[in-house]
Amino acid sequence: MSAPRRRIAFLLAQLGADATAAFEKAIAPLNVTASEAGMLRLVGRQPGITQKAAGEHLGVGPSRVVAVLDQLEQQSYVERRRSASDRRSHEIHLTTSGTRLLAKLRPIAERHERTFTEMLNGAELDQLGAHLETMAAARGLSLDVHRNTHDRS
Amino acid sequence: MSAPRRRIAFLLAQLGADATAAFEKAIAPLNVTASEAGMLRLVGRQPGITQKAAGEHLGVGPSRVVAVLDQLEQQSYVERRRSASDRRSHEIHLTTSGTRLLAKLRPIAERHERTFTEMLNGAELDQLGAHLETMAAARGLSLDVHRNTHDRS
DNA sequence: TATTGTTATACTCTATAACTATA
DNA sequence: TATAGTTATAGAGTATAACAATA
Repeated sequence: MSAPRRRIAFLLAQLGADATAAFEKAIAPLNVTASEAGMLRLVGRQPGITQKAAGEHLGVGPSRVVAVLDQLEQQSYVERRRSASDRRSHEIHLTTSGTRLLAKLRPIAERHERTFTEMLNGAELDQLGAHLETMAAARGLSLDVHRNTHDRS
Repeated sequence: MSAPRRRIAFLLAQLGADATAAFEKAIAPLNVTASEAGMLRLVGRQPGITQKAAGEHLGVGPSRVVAVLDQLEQQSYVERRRSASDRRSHEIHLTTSGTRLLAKLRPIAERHERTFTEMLNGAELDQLGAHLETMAAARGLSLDVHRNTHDRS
Protein backbone atom coordinates (compact mmCIF):
# COMPACT_ATOMS: atom_id res chain seq x y z
CA MET A 1 0.00 0.00 0.00
CA SER A 2 1.34 3.43 -0.79
CA ALA A 3 -1.08 5.30 1.46
CA PRO A 4 0.51 4.90 4.90
CA ARG A 5 -2.13 4.41 7.52
CA ARG A 6 0.46 3.18 9.96
CA ARG A 7 1.97 5.53 12.42
CA ILE A 8 5.43 4.11 12.72
CA ALA A 9 7.30 7.40 12.55
CA PHE A 10 4.97 8.92 15.13
CA LEU A 11 5.32 5.94 17.47
CA LEU A 12 9.10 6.08 17.12
CA ALA A 13 9.14 9.78 17.99
CA GLN A 14 6.93 9.18 21.02
CA LEU A 15 8.78 6.13 22.31
CA GLY A 16 12.16 7.64 21.57
CA ALA A 17 11.39 10.77 23.57
CA ASP A 18 10.03 8.61 26.37
CA ALA A 19 13.14 6.41 26.34
CA THR A 20 15.44 9.41 26.49
CA ALA A 21 13.50 11.03 29.32
CA ALA A 22 13.37 7.77 31.28
CA PHE A 23 17.12 7.22 30.87
CA GLU A 24 17.87 10.77 31.99
CA LYS A 25 15.77 10.20 35.06
CA ALA A 26 17.37 6.83 35.79
CA ILE A 27 20.93 8.19 35.76
CA ALA A 28 20.15 11.49 37.46
CA PRO A 29 21.19 10.12 40.90
CA LEU A 30 24.72 9.76 39.52
CA ASN A 31 24.72 13.44 38.54
CA VAL A 32 25.31 12.81 34.86
CA THR A 33 23.22 13.67 31.85
CA ALA A 34 22.51 11.31 28.95
CA SER A 35 24.98 13.27 26.80
CA GLU A 36 27.70 12.76 29.37
CA ALA A 37 26.85 9.08 29.79
CA GLY A 38 27.02 8.60 26.03
CA MET A 39 30.41 10.27 25.90
CA LEU A 40 31.69 8.18 28.80
CA ARG A 41 30.62 4.98 27.07
CA LEU A 42 32.24 6.03 23.82
CA VAL A 43 35.52 6.96 25.49
CA GLY A 44 35.44 3.74 27.51
CA ARG A 45 35.14 1.80 24.32
CA GLN A 46 37.60 3.88 22.31
CA PRO A 47 40.19 5.31 24.68
CA GLY A 48 42.21 8.09 23.12
CA ILE A 49 39.50 9.01 20.64
CA THR A 50 39.81 12.59 19.42
CA GLN A 51 37.10 15.19 20.00
CA LYS A 52 36.37 15.39 16.30
CA ALA A 53 35.86 11.62 16.03
CA ALA A 54 33.76 11.61 19.20
CA GLY A 55 31.50 14.30 17.80
CA GLU A 56 31.02 12.33 14.60
CA HIS A 57 30.15 9.15 16.50
CA LEU A 58 27.70 10.94 18.78
CA GLY A 59 26.23 13.08 16.05
CA VAL A 60 26.91 16.40 17.74
CA GLY A 61 28.95 19.41 16.74
CA PRO A 62 32.42 20.41 17.98
CA SER A 63 31.16 23.01 20.44
CA ARG A 64 28.81 20.51 22.03
CA VAL A 65 31.71 18.07 22.42
CA VAL A 66 33.65 20.81 24.18
CA ALA A 67 30.77 21.51 26.58
CA VAL A 68 30.25 17.85 27.47
CA LEU A 69 33.97 17.23 27.96
CA ASP A 70 34.37 20.41 30.02
CA GLN A 71 31.71 19.09 32.35
CA LEU A 72 33.22 15.59 32.55
CA GLU A 73 36.77 16.85 32.92
CA GLN A 74 35.78 19.30 35.65
CA GLN A 75 34.41 16.34 37.60
CA SER A 76 37.59 14.40 36.84
CA TYR A 77 35.88 11.65 34.89
CA VAL A 78 37.93 12.15 31.72
CA GLU A 79 41.11 13.94 30.73
CA ARG A 80 42.26 15.56 27.54
CA ARG A 81 45.79 14.78 26.38
CA ARG A 82 47.40 16.63 23.51
CA SER A 83 48.27 14.24 20.72
CA ALA A 84 52.02 13.86 20.20
CA SER A 85 51.62 13.32 16.47
CA ASP A 86 49.27 16.25 15.89
CA ARG A 87 49.33 18.81 18.63
CA ARG A 88 46.10 20.39 17.45
CA SER A 89 44.05 17.42 18.56
CA HIS A 90 43.14 16.06 21.97
CA GLU A 91 42.98 12.40 22.91
CA ILE A 92 40.29 11.69 25.47
CA HIS A 93 40.83 9.13 28.23
CA LEU A 94 38.80 7.95 31.20
CA THR A 95 40.23 8.56 34.64
CA THR A 96 39.99 5.93 37.35
CA SER A 97 36.89 7.61 38.66
CA GLY A 98 35.46 7.82 35.16
CA THR A 99 35.91 4.08 34.81
CA ARG A 100 34.19 3.62 38.15
CA LEU A 101 31.28 5.83 37.06
CA LEU A 102 30.94 3.87 33.85
CA ALA A 103 30.72 0.66 35.87
CA LYS A 104 27.89 2.17 37.91
CA LEU A 105 26.11 3.27 34.77
CA ARG A 106 25.98 -0.19 33.25
CA PRO A 107 23.46 -1.85 35.60
CA ILE A 108 21.28 1.25 35.38
CA ALA A 109 21.30 1.04 31.59
CA GLU A 110 20.44 -2.66 31.80
CA ARG A 111 17.53 -1.99 34.11
CA HIS A 112 16.40 0.80 31.79
CA GLU A 113 16.49 -1.60 28.85
CA ARG A 114 14.48 -4.16 30.78
CA THR A 115 11.74 -1.68 31.64
CA PHE A 116 11.43 -0.89 27.95
CA THR A 117 11.32 -4.50 26.80
CA GLU A 118 9.62 -6.48 29.54
CA MET A 119 6.21 -6.39 27.81
CA LEU A 120 7.50 -8.37 24.81
CA ASN A 121 8.86 -11.91 24.66
CA GLY A 122 12.24 -12.99 23.32
CA ALA A 123 11.07 -13.75 19.80
CA GLU A 124 9.21 -10.46 19.59
CA LEU A 125 12.27 -8.56 20.79
CA ASP A 126 14.42 -10.31 18.19
CA GLN A 127 12.01 -9.21 15.48
CA LEU A 128 11.72 -5.71 16.84
CA GLY A 129 15.47 -5.31 17.25
CA ALA A 130 16.09 -6.56 13.71
CA HIS A 131 13.56 -4.16 12.22
CA LEU A 132 14.83 -1.20 14.20
CA GLU A 133 18.38 -1.98 13.15
CA THR A 134 17.31 -2.22 9.54
CA MET A 135 15.66 1.18 9.82
CA ALA A 136 18.61 2.71 11.64
CA ALA A 137 21.03 1.39 9.03
CA ALA A 138 18.86 2.70 6.19
CA ARG A 139 18.69 6.07 7.95
CA GLY A 140 22.48 6.13 8.27
CA LEU A 141 22.53 6.14 12.08
CA SER A 142 25.62 4.86 13.84
CA LEU A 143 24.76 2.02 16.17
CA ASP A 144 28.00 1.00 17.78
CA VAL A 145 28.13 3.48 20.64
CA HIS A 146 25.96 1.46 22.96
CA ARG A 147 27.36 -1.99 22.28
CA ASN A 148 30.32 -1.82 24.54
CA THR A 149 29.71 -4.59 27.05
CA HIS A 150 28.91 -8.23 26.57
CA ASP A 151 26.69 -8.15 23.51
CA ARG A 152 29.15 -7.16 20.83
CA SER A 153 28.12 -9.80 18.30
CA MET B 1 17.30 -15.04 27.09
CA SER B 2 18.22 -13.89 30.57
CA ALA B 3 21.01 -11.48 29.67
CA PRO B 4 19.42 -8.05 29.37
CA ARG B 5 19.23 -6.70 25.85
CA ARG B 6 20.74 -3.30 25.71
CA ARG B 7 19.91 -2.16 22.27
CA ILE B 8 16.15 -1.66 21.94
CA ALA B 9 15.81 1.42 24.16
CA PHE B 10 18.88 2.95 22.57
CA LEU B 11 17.62 2.26 19.05
CA LEU B 12 14.28 3.80 19.94
CA ALA B 13 15.96 6.93 21.27
CA GLN B 14 18.13 7.26 18.15
CA LEU B 15 15.35 6.59 15.66
CA GLY B 16 12.89 8.77 17.56
CA ALA B 17 15.26 11.72 17.51
CA ASP B 18 15.93 11.10 13.82
CA ALA B 19 12.20 10.93 13.06
CA THR B 20 11.63 14.21 14.89
CA ALA B 21 14.47 15.96 13.11
CA ALA B 22 13.37 14.64 9.71
CA PHE B 23 9.81 15.81 10.29
CA GLU B 24 11.01 19.28 11.29
CA LYS B 25 13.04 19.44 8.12
CA ALA B 26 10.16 18.21 5.97
CA ILE B 27 7.75 20.88 7.16
CA ALA B 28 10.28 23.71 7.32
CA PRO B 29 9.31 24.98 3.83
CA LEU B 30 5.87 25.77 5.25
CA ASN B 31 7.50 27.91 7.94
CA VAL B 32 6.12 25.92 10.84
CA THR B 33 7.86 23.99 13.56
CA ALA B 34 6.82 20.52 14.72
CA SER B 35 5.34 22.08 17.86
CA GLU B 36 3.18 24.35 15.78
CA ALA B 37 2.17 21.52 13.45
CA GLY B 38 1.14 19.39 16.43
CA MET B 39 -0.92 22.21 17.85
CA LEU B 40 -2.57 22.89 14.50
CA ARG B 41 -3.54 19.28 14.12
CA LEU B 42 -4.94 19.10 17.65
CA VAL B 43 -7.00 22.24 17.16
CA GLY B 44 -8.18 20.89 13.81
CA ARG B 45 -9.45 17.77 15.52
CA GLN B 46 -10.83 19.52 18.58
CA PRO B 47 -11.93 23.03 17.64
CA GLY B 48 -12.53 25.24 20.65
CA ILE B 49 -10.17 23.27 22.87
CA THR B 50 -8.85 25.34 25.76
CA GLN B 51 -5.16 26.10 26.25
CA LYS B 52 -5.07 24.02 29.39
CA ALA B 53 -6.55 20.99 27.63
CA ALA B 54 -4.23 21.50 24.66
CA GLY B 55 -1.21 21.53 26.94
CA GLU B 56 -2.30 18.30 28.56
CA HIS B 57 -2.87 16.61 25.21
CA LEU B 58 0.48 17.73 23.87
CA GLY B 59 2.37 17.08 27.07
CA VAL B 60 3.73 20.60 27.42
CA GLY B 61 3.34 23.28 30.09
CA PRO B 62 1.07 26.32 30.02
CA SER B 63 3.84 28.76 29.13
CA ARG B 64 4.85 26.64 26.17
CA VAL B 65 1.24 26.62 24.97
CA VAL B 66 1.23 30.40 25.15
CA ALA B 67 4.42 30.65 23.09
CA VAL B 68 3.21 28.26 20.38
CA LEU B 69 -0.19 29.96 20.14
CA ASP B 70 1.37 33.42 20.08
CA GLN B 71 3.37 32.32 17.07
CA LEU B 72 0.38 30.72 15.32
CA GLU B 73 -1.97 33.58 16.10
CA GLN B 74 0.53 36.16 14.90
CA GLN B 75 0.56 34.36 11.55
CA SER B 76 -3.24 34.21 11.61
CA TYR B 77 -3.46 30.42 11.63
CA VAL B 78 -5.48 30.24 14.86
CA GLU B 79 -7.46 32.62 17.03
CA ARG B 80 -8.16 32.72 20.75
CA ARG B 81 -11.75 33.37 21.81
CA ARG B 82 -12.70 34.03 25.41
CA SER B 83 -15.05 31.37 26.67
CA ALA B 84 -18.52 32.70 27.42
CA SER B 85 -19.04 30.18 30.20
CA ASP B 86 -15.68 30.73 31.91
CA ARG B 87 -14.05 33.98 30.98
CA ARG B 88 -10.70 32.86 32.37
CA SER B 89 -10.21 30.38 29.55
CA HIS B 90 -9.58 30.73 25.83
CA GLU B 91 -11.11 28.54 23.14
CA ILE B 92 -8.73 27.97 20.23
CA HIS B 93 -10.01 27.83 16.66
CA LEU B 94 -8.37 27.45 13.26
CA THR B 95 -8.74 30.30 10.83
CA THR B 96 -9.38 29.65 7.15
CA SER B 97 -5.70 29.95 6.48
CA GLY B 98 -4.92 27.60 9.40
CA THR B 99 -7.20 25.01 7.85
CA ARG B 100 -5.42 25.49 4.54
CA LEU B 101 -2.04 25.04 6.20
CA LEU B 102 -3.22 21.86 7.90
CA ALA B 103 -4.27 20.47 4.54
CA LYS B 104 -0.79 21.15 3.16
CA LEU B 105 0.78 19.44 6.14
CA ARG B 106 -0.98 16.13 5.64
CA PRO B 107 0.75 14.92 2.45
CA ILE B 108 4.10 15.96 3.92
CA ALA B 109 3.45 13.82 6.97
CA GLU B 110 2.48 10.90 4.77
CA ARG B 111 5.65 11.23 2.75
CA HIS B 112 7.59 11.41 6.00
CA GLU B 113 5.99 8.15 7.14
CA ARG B 114 6.89 6.46 3.87
CA THR B 115 10.49 7.64 4.16
CA PHE B 116 10.72 5.93 7.53
CA THR B 117 9.12 2.70 6.48
CA GLU B 118 10.20 2.06 2.90
CA MET B 119 13.02 -0.29 3.88
CA LEU B 120 10.61 -2.83 5.41
CA ASN B 121 7.88 -4.84 3.75
CA GLY B 122 4.22 -4.86 4.71
CA ALA B 123 4.41 -7.87 7.00
CA GLU B 124 7.45 -6.46 8.77
CA LEU B 125 5.72 -3.13 9.27
CA ASP B 126 2.69 -4.88 10.71
CA GLN B 127 4.91 -6.66 13.22
CA LEU B 128 6.88 -3.53 14.01
CA GLY B 129 3.77 -1.40 14.43
CA ALA B 130 2.16 -3.97 16.71
CA HIS B 131 5.25 -4.21 18.91
CA LEU B 132 5.67 -0.46 19.11
CA GLU B 133 2.02 -0.06 20.04
CA THR B 134 2.38 -2.70 22.74
CA MET B 135 5.36 -0.84 24.15
CA ALA B 136 3.63 2.53 23.94
CA ALA B 137 0.59 1.16 25.74
CA ALA B 138 2.73 -0.43 28.45
CA ARG B 139 4.61 2.85 28.87
CA GLY B 140 1.33 4.69 29.32
CA LEU B 141 1.64 6.64 26.08
CA SER B 142 -1.70 7.26 24.51
CA LEU B 143 -2.22 6.03 20.97
CA ASP B 144 -5.15 8.27 20.16
CA VAL B 145 -4.24 11.42 21.97
CA HIS B 146 -1.13 13.14 20.81
CA ARG B 147 1.03 13.81 23.76
CA ASN B 148 4.08 15.21 22.13
CA THR B 149 4.78 17.80 19.54
CA HIS B 150 6.53 15.59 17.05
CA ASP B 151 3.50 14.43 15.34
CA ARG B 152 2.48 13.24 11.96
CA SER B 153 -0.84 13.89 10.48
C1' DT C 1 -9.02 30.28 47.68
C1' DA C 2 -8.36 27.98 43.29
C1' DT C 3 -7.78 28.13 38.34
C1' DT C 4 -6.56 30.02 33.39
C1' DG C 5 -3.58 32.19 31.10
C1' DT C 6 0.50 35.34 31.03
C1' DT C 7 5.13 36.94 31.94
C1' DA C 8 9.76 36.40 33.51
C1' DT C 9 13.69 33.66 34.36
C1' DA C 10 16.89 29.94 33.98
C1' DC C 11 18.79 25.93 32.10
C1' DT C 12 19.67 22.38 28.28
C1' DC C 13 20.55 21.29 23.65
C1' DT C 14 21.55 22.74 18.92
C1' DA C 15 23.75 25.49 15.36
C1' DT C 16 26.78 28.86 13.57
C1' DA C 17 30.55 31.95 13.10
C1' DA C 18 34.82 33.88 14.63
C1' DC C 19 38.96 32.94 16.83
C1' DT C 20 43.73 30.20 18.37
C1' DA C 21 47.18 27.20 17.65
C1' DT C 22 48.83 24.18 15.12
C1' DA C 23 49.65 21.73 10.52
C1' DT D 1 45.40 27.36 3.49
C1' DA D 2 43.27 23.96 6.15
C1' DT D 3 42.16 21.62 10.47
C1' DA D 4 41.15 20.70 15.79
C1' DG D 5 39.49 22.73 19.26
C1' DT D 6 37.55 26.86 21.68
C1' DT D 7 34.54 30.71 22.58
C1' DA D 8 30.51 33.51 21.95
C1' DT D 9 25.99 34.00 20.67
C1' DA D 10 21.33 32.93 19.30
C1' DG D 11 17.37 30.00 19.00
C1' DA D 12 14.11 26.25 20.42
C1' DG D 13 12.33 23.57 24.09
C1' DT D 14 11.52 22.74 29.04
C1' DA D 15 10.48 23.91 33.82
C1' DT D 16 9.26 26.89 37.46
C1' DA D 17 7.52 30.72 39.99
C1' DA D 18 5.00 34.98 40.39
C1' DC D 19 1.15 37.48 38.81
C1' DA D 20 -3.78 39.30 36.96
C1' DA D 21 -8.34 38.29 35.92
C1' DT D 22 -11.88 35.35 36.92
C1' DA D 23 -14.25 31.68 39.31
